[in-house]
Amino acid sequence: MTTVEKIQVGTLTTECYGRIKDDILNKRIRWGQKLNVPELTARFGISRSPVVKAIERLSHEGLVQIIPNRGSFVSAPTKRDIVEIAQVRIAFESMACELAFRRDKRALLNSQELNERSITDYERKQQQIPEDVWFAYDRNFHRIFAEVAGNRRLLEIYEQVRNQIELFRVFYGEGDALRALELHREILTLLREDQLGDALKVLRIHIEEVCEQTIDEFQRAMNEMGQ
Amino acid sequence: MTTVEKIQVGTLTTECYGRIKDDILNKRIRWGQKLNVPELTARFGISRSPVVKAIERLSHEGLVQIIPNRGSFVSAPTKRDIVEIAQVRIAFESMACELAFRRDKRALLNSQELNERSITDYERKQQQIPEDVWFAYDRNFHRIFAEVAGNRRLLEIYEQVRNQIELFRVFYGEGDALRALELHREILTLLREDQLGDALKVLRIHIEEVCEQTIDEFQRAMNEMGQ
DNA sequence: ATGTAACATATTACATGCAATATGTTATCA
DNA sequence: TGATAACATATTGCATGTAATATGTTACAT
Repeated sequence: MTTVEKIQVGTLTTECYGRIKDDILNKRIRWGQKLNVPELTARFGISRSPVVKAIERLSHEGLVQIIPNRGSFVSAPTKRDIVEIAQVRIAFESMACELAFRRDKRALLNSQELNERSITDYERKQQQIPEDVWFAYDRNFHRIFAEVAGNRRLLEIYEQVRNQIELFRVFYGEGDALRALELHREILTLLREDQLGDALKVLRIHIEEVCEQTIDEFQRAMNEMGQ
Repeated sequence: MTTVEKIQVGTLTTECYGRIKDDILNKRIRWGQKLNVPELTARFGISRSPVVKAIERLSHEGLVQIIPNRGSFVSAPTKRDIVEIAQVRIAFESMACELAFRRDKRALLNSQELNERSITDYERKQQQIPEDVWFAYDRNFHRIFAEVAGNRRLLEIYEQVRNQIELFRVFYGEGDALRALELHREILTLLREDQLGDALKVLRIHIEEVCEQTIDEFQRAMNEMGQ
């Protein structure tokens, strides 16, 4: 009963998964780089099983690409991937927004207002919003729709897509964030006024804009690498 | 251990996966029933590894539910699941339809016309459409949108959702099929006339109707079981 | 009865060995 | 030079052993 030492928070697989994922998202492992299983087992001092399982999980999430008989590689997203994901997002987030609004408008708006407080402080002091604060806020903004919608499958898909978004979000600048914030607020205002249709239109525009910005950033980064 | 027949077309995992899946979809294994790993390894004469992997794959597809430390069970869909899936379908099939139409209207309509031929023969002869022919046609009708849309992620999600649809499609009657066919044709006619918006509305109605019919069937089946 | 302690059973996560297979490289021949 | 054959290497799929852990059950005391 006294579980003093056995603080096995997670499993080796989970540990390993988290570590690799973190390395990927924080660009410690670059796009296209190979995930060498024997090397990882050595580094972590564990056997193949948990490493392989972790990689399989990452592959499911789209962060890693397993090429049969060649090995596993960190996904190198293309322009096409960015567009595909944006389209998927528009489809699902629109549905999530609609469902959430219809199911519990109040809960939806309350959650959104609560989330927004994380950034209003910085605005009041006219400070620039820290990167991680912005990321957390943004993730939540989109997540809340899926949560309030009450559709577990929608939420699951959102989580999955989100990972891939993080992957190629090199970081979109202060200007982009401000613009996004503007549209976020517009969406909420429209919802508050029961203008669901218009809110959905703005949501779509917002995602399309983010998509374009990401493509721009992406291509700029690719050019820098190329030269 | 005389493994005489070494003609493994695929792998044991795939074989095992297909077999269990087939058993589930054809109701040879009932909802909620436990998938006993030791028993399956004995029946198939293989080791745990491929069986466990197969079950994991099925769990990912939503056909099997893995309850930690209890075992794996064939998913027993609830009314809520049916509704959730319908919502997901509306979201991404609408998007697929829109993208496919915008990307290559001609290819989309051609594929659909080709697919429809599989059933027009029966209509001409005023014969009832065989169950499996209808299923294949219906699967294709919805699949084609995702295919022509040119978004691999959308197609992937479609495949996944489709499996779950099959799971609780006990079979919807001749009348339901005729009604569905009617709406399918209406959708195509509207697309032919460039009425995308209206086509999307009908698509939505169609999926909602199927959802309701499925729920009716489902509840009837549950009542029969209960008495 | 009701809560708990002791025990039997099943599931997991992990480690490892191994053979079949695919890939890449190098050597060889027309 | 270009095709091919031989070889080294890495990946895969599968089998199996095992310890830790969770679950269910039965026996016992209150």
